Amino acid sequence: MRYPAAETAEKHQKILVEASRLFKERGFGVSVSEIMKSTGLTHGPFYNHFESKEALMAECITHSAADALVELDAAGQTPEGMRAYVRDYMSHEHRDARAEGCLVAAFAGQAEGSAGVDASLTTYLKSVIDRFTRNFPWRAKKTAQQNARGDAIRMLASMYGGVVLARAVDDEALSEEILREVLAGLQAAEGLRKA
Amino acid sequence: MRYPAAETAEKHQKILVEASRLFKERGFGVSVSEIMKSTGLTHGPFYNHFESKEALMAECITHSAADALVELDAAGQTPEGMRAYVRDYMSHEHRDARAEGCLVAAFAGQAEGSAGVDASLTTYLKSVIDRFTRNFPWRAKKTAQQNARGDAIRMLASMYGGVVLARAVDDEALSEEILREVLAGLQAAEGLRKA
DNA sequence: TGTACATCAGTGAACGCGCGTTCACTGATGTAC
DNA sequence: TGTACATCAGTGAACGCGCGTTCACTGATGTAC
Repeated sequence: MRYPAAETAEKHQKILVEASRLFKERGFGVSVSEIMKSTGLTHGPFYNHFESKEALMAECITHSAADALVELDAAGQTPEGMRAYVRDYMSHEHRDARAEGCLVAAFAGQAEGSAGVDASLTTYLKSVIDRFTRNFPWRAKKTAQQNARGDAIRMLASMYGGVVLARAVDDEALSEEILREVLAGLQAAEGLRKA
Repeated sequence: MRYPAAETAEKHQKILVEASRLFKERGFGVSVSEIMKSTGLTHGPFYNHFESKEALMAECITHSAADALVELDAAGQTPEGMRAYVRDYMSHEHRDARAEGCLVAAFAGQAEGSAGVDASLTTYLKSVIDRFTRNFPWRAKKTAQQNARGDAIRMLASMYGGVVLARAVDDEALSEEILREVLAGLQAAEGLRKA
């Protein structure tokens, strides 16, 4: 049957939100049926909203990226905001909350080869590098500005690497140690630049 | 028909080698049939050698880990060996050679939840952390020894994170930049400790 | 040393299953007059 | 304002496909005597 136009747009959004959660939590292997089930619909109308599963994957990344950048920009308003952002990123809460967590940590190394997914992820990563380059506290220092972008890339590589290792590891003590040591390194790096 | 005993053992090894290559290159989604085809056999006898696909996955990690540790131990003989190891790790050759590359970069963030895989990966990572803690050049310095293990974890997180980001990214210039900046950071860290 | 037989890795058809995707159909909504 | 009809998102059965896994069968090898 026909449905009010407003509801249709809402459904599209709902599929996107649920798919993003499930993909981040369990990878792109999650089936279209399961995604649709979690929106309360049957799997048929999926193709009224998206051209294919792969198209949904790419759109999920764009969608998650938009949300994530809003959050990062809010944090970027103050030095303390950025420090908190990094601290939260390296927390075990973030490690355990895959579904609501970082999309790079969730998707990088998963679906390479799918052009749309790669492109969306790259665009997002560029934005994040840009924000880190501009907003990080130590940037106030003249000497640090010279390679602020290199510093940003290094920070992001270790943050991302740290969380993925902490998630992959089967040993709670080691997992916590990885998060703790990587965070300590990030904080020490800031201290170095300040000094 | 029956086959010579020596051949049987060889086949087991061959499956392991081919599966490791394919899994590292394209992920655990590669089918049992394709693995067996690349050993020159049909898919049937797979179950003469392995209990299940999941068992093969875990054994592949153990197998790759053994090879990788031999290589790392050889590099660990001299400071220059370790420096070369890190340089090679951050090279675009390593970025592009997934099939022969680092198993952590290939498997972490892929198959969590499978107990055998997680455990094998954790064991390997612990060994690598151990080698880095013991063998890295700056360890000669007294002050550095205090947190050699923390330094090792930080290095590994950024090496691993850097390579996976460089692989995920859809933009050659950015990919090279990530490898270059992370490597520069690793080399600078060593310089700092030396000074 | 020669013969008879048990072994068991490899063969390839077959299994049930869940996947992504399609489609004829439904029926309340929105539109034309 | 009331009536007639076209629209189109949702339904749910069905599609072909490839997956992991099983199994009756084959036949050269290894073993017992």
